[in-house]
Amino acid sequence: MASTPEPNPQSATPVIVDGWHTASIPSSDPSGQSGESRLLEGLNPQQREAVLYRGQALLIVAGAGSGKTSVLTRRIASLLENREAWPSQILAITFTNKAAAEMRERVGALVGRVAEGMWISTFHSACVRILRREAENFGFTKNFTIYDSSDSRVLIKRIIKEQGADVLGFTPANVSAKISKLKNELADVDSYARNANMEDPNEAAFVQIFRAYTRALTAANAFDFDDLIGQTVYLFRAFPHVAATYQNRFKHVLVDEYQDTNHAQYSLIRELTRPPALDDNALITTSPGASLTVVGDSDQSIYAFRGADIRNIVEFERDFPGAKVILLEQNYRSTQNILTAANSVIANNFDRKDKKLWTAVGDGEKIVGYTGYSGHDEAQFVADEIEKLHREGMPYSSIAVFYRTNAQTRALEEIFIRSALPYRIMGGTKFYERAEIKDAMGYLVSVANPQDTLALRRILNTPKRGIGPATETQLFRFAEDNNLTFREAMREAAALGLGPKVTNAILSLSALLDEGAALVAEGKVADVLSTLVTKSGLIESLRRSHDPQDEARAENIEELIAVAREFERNNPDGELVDFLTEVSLVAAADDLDDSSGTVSLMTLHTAKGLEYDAVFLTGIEEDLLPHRMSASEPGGPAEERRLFYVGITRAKKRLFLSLAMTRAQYGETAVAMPSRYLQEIPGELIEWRQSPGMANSRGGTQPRALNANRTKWNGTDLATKPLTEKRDWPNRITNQVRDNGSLELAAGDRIRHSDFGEGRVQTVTGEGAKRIAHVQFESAGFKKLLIKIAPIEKL
DNA sequence: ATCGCTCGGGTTTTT
DNA sequence: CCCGAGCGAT
Repeated sequence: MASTPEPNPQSATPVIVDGWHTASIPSSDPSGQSGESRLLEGLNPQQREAVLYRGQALLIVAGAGSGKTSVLTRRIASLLENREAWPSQILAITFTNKAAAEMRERVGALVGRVAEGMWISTFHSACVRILRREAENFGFTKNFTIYDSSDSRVLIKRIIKEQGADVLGFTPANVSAKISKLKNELADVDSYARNANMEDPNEAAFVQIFRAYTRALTAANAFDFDDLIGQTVYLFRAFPHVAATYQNRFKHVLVDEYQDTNHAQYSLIRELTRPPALDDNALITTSPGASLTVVGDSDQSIYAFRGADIRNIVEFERDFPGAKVILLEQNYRSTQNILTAANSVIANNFDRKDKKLWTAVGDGEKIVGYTGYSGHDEAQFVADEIEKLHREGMPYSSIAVFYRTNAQTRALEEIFIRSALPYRIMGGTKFYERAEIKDAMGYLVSVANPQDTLALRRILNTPKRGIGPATETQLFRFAEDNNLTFREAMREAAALGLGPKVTNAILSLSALLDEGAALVAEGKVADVLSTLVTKSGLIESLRRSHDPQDEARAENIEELIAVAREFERNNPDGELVDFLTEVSLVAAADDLDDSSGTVSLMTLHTAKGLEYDAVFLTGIEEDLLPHRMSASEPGGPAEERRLFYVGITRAKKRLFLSLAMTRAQYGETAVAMPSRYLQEIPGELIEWRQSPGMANSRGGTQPRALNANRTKWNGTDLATKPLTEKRDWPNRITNQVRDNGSLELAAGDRIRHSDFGEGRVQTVTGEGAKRIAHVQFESAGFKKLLIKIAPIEKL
């Protein structure tokens, strides 16, 4: 059914009408024709169709790099320009906040400021927005807290301990994984308990834990990540009039990365696109429900572990009868060599619709392969090649290094620092996950949501104020016995008969939180935060500490205050809860800044949706890719292959595949085998600088860094060594903190480097701790070294 | 209540 | 290897 081009008159608020005048539509052309041809400019026939098709359901199968973002943004622009929808009637769901920001910007570039009225956000952000507005319908308040996975785990840990379930083998990790999985399937305690075999003591115990966890969340006025989606679905189903508000509002729902939606997200989309019910009998409807556009590629589904259900996209046509399907196969990103490699790899996944990416840009350069002796050797190769690319004119910001596990960053980082290579790690140990940041946030959360016992207990004795576990338990009991919240119990601390010192500590913390709450009314988030971390002594205690790391922690808190100020600037009307939401929902890829001028390091998962001129895929080894943990899981190896595919297809011009013969893990060194996926790439596409075979045999060419060390283990063939023996690698990075701060180097000096051997300094650049020596080594070639920490000595 | 020591276990990926 | 839990000393 084709939708009729009629803007809903009720939605025409003056603000939006104003917006229309600023849009770049020729006012003499109400049909929008000339605007339309502009929107279709440069698109291929399939892309055009995807922009123009009108109907209830559209699936755009978009291969990697096929220009889906262009299609999506132009489709939205076309809806707006033809006045088929007001901005407020459009809901676009993206995978990350960064993607949302980019889409908003690109739609804005096409149609002007009207774009601001649209909802373009992630599933989680959209649900928070709805929940904040509607929370009061079902026992929450609008200032609820969002628990991240570590918050959930702390809570679950406490519950397991209280119930003595640890002896049954329950751990916070496995319980929270199981609960998350259930919530992604929209199960709750009751529905789970109905089907559970309660004879089984393990099952019964789990149900108890799940129930206690659910109660604790409700009591704390908190949602965990999975609840954000699940509870929104529940809200819509339980309160049809609430659902109707949104069903009436959104006429067009667009979902990106549809292959990675889980059942809860799928259900949310179903609810949103359902025709609104006029009454509770749901018999009479006023409109056909929102039209749905989904974009995805089942070959890029990499989140099954998080409940993503590939069937959502595979069975789209069955779910939405009459749905239109459009395939985008032409790739505008990569060279043909890269695409052929990607196609060959993914073809090994059976049970998929065949899809072949092609490009008109030509073969391009060959893929480069390298096998290092160790993870550090591999990292050195990556660093050297990046330097080479950079000297040839490629900016650091268009280069990225991907890896399967976060643990792999360590070796890369050490080498990059030594090589004075500017880099940024996306995700990993995230800023907001640092203990001191969580502590500081704990104060803010305690002020925003006084019901949040978890936050209160976190800050109760941080910094140390003499309130130990015994006192904490007493307070907790007192609250339970008198039917008070933990926060209220703190105010009544005098009634507990504790020592004067402890009582005083509790009361003054309580008073500080009240002071913070009073400040919130003035709307200055950063001031509230700054007051709390100062008057609580949190910052002071870190500054006074003897631990040298604590100084950095104090600076991190200062940084958080700066983030809050930045938030105030960007959101003049932003409230405390908005700041808390923003902090809770940042994704690994969100803080990506293309203008940073640095190389980006990230996991393969984080890399999805991004593109770079040059891409390094590291650790292409068995047990890493495919990861050991995935090998036994059904569908595991196929998903790992898709992950490899995603990595390959991020590259525009150059692709480097590297692996190591041995890899350090947990301090042990283990032998690594080349990944099975490597063989799936046609051999002629890869130019091996040092192949797995060469690295094993003696006397093969030994390029770069290895020459320098070779003498030290000359004659010991790696293959003859017992595999399990622990050995010191000559180019292993020692953990000791080196400080060459006082070393003076000048052009012409000769130096010796522990890995690269002897060389001559050509120039020295930079100042103080950042002085960099540019050195020509006799056998290892040219290198840049950070003088302060490089393992070098002057000769 | 707090500090410092030892021991054991552990991350595959993330909103 | 690195972190947290658990324990004994202050």
